[in-house]
Parts: sequence; structure tokens; C-alpha cells
Amino acid sequence: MAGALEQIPLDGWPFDLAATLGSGQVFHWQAWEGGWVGTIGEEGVFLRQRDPGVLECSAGKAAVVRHYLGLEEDLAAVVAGFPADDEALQRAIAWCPGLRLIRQPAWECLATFITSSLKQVPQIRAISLRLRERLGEVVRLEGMPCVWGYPRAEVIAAAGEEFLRGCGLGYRAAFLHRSAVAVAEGSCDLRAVAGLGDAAALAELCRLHGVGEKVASCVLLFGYGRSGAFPIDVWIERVLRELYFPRARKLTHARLDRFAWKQFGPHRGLAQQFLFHWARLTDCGRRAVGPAGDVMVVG
DNA sequence: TTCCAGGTAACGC
DNA sequence: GCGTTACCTGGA
Repeated sequence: MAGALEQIPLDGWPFDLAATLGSGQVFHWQAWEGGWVGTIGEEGVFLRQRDPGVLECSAGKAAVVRHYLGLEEDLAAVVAGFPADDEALQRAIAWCPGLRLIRQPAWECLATFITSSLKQVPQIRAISLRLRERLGEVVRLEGMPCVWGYPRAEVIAAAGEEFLRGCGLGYRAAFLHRSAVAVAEGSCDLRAVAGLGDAAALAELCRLHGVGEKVASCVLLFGYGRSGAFPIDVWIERVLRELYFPRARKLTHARLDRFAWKQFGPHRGLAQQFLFHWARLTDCGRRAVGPAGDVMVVG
């Protein structure tokens, strides 16, 4: 039993919980009772979507959930601004229109992506859960398995680099530790980043050791709600190359960055998320798979 | 065994 | 600026 639940009606643009939680933005939600348990900041929450038009969540958490899942965003208007003649993008959106950008707490998002370098999703997940269990605050909710909040920067700073290595972080241990120290002692102010313009915010995050443009862009996109941030990783690079530059011999990140502005506009980060999710799961449409990873019957 | 994976920093030119 | 290389770890 998942305790008392409340219902969030979903009207207007579709919403797909499974796809949103499984699209590589967050790594800590655990499947349970037909839904997911996890934390939003310090709060334990159960989420479930049995009906496309209704999202269930733990009683009293609706406001937090709505913000976290970006349900207030008028996606119809944003999507209408994408180029109608961009076949790949339109196909990606049609395949999974219910995908949303999550608004994670900044530190949790930053720390998680610092630990993601050269790791596959299941490993990023394992590291995230391990850090939570060993250093985070346990959250007990009536009738739910217990979950852990992401450890605060001060706690990771105090734990030390060697402890983090012991959690399987490898060379990322130094990155995470140094960043935690900077955030904990205030030489990097994650709240102040929210008040900066996109370029300044990116530069501020990149001052942290272990944070380059890719990680910083992910944090702006998934942690600060900046839908204009455009992280370029090996996946999206592969996808953009295949779809838009099949014959180019060399493609610099700077060129892809300029292209994304021109092609997708101010919400290019959201466009990227649609393309990324579609391309990764369907191999650019070559594989018959549904938006939550389920195999579809071809016919 | 060997290779590779959702990146970054530090070097060389 | 642009290209290379080392870096931990776990799974194929």
C-alpha cells in the first residue's frame, strides 16, 4: 500500500510519467506498486500514472510534484514554435509527446551529472543510490519502502575523496569532492546561478573542477529549468550527425551549438530531449519500441 | 583478456 | 583554438 494518495488531473498537452522518469534526466526513482518511489528534494514521494489523464501522488505533495515534473509548462505553445518541416523532430515529438523537462534541485542534479561521465545509465543509477544510502538522510513514509535524499554538499565534502572512491566513483571521486567543498564553503553559490543569464550561469558552473560544458548544460536544463541549454554528449552528437549532417566530415561542438540555435530556437534544450529520448530508444526509428522502453508489436 | 562507456583536465601544437 | 591522452570501474 502506498499510503494516502491524491490525484492530479492532467488536461491539455499529454504527460507520460514513465518516459519522463526514464529519459536520462534522473536516476533514483524505483519501480514499486505500478508506480515509482523516490525523493523530490528532502521529501519522499510515490508517483503513479495508471490512466493517461490522471497522475497519482502521495497526499499533500501535489504542488511539489507539479513543479518537479514541469506540469505548469504550456508545452503546446513551446512545441508549436518548433519548425514544422523538421521531420525528425516532429517524429520524435509524436512518438513521445508526454516527455517533460524535470526541475531537480540544483545540487542533486549537479552532483549526479558529475558522477555520470563515461558511465552507462545503470551505473549512474547504482552510484546515485549508493551515495544516497551511505550519506543521505533516510526518508520513511507510511507503507512505502524507505528512500534516501541526495546527500548535501557539506556531507559529501566531509566524507572525503577516499570514501567516495570506496563508493565506486573512480576518478570522479575527486571531481565530486572538490565541487562539494566549493559549494559547501560558498565559493560556488548555486542559488546565485539562478539569477545569472544562460552564458554567465554556464561559465559559473564550469568553474567547478570536474564540470565541463556538457555537465553544466545538463544542470541548467534539468536543474534550473533553462530550456535553452543544449548539452552535447556522444549520443546527441551521433543523432545530430545522422539526421542533419550525414555527409559532414568533422563536426565541432561549436558548430552543433550554433546549428541548434538556428534550427530549434530558444527552447532547443527541450527539442534535444525529445530527439535524445527517441533516438536512444528507437535507434532513430529503426527499432519498434514504445516511449517507456516497451517493445511494440509491429504490424 | 580486451574493449568500451551519456566527460574533463592537462598537455602539446 | 584544436587535437590527444590519461583517468576508475564494471559489464559485454
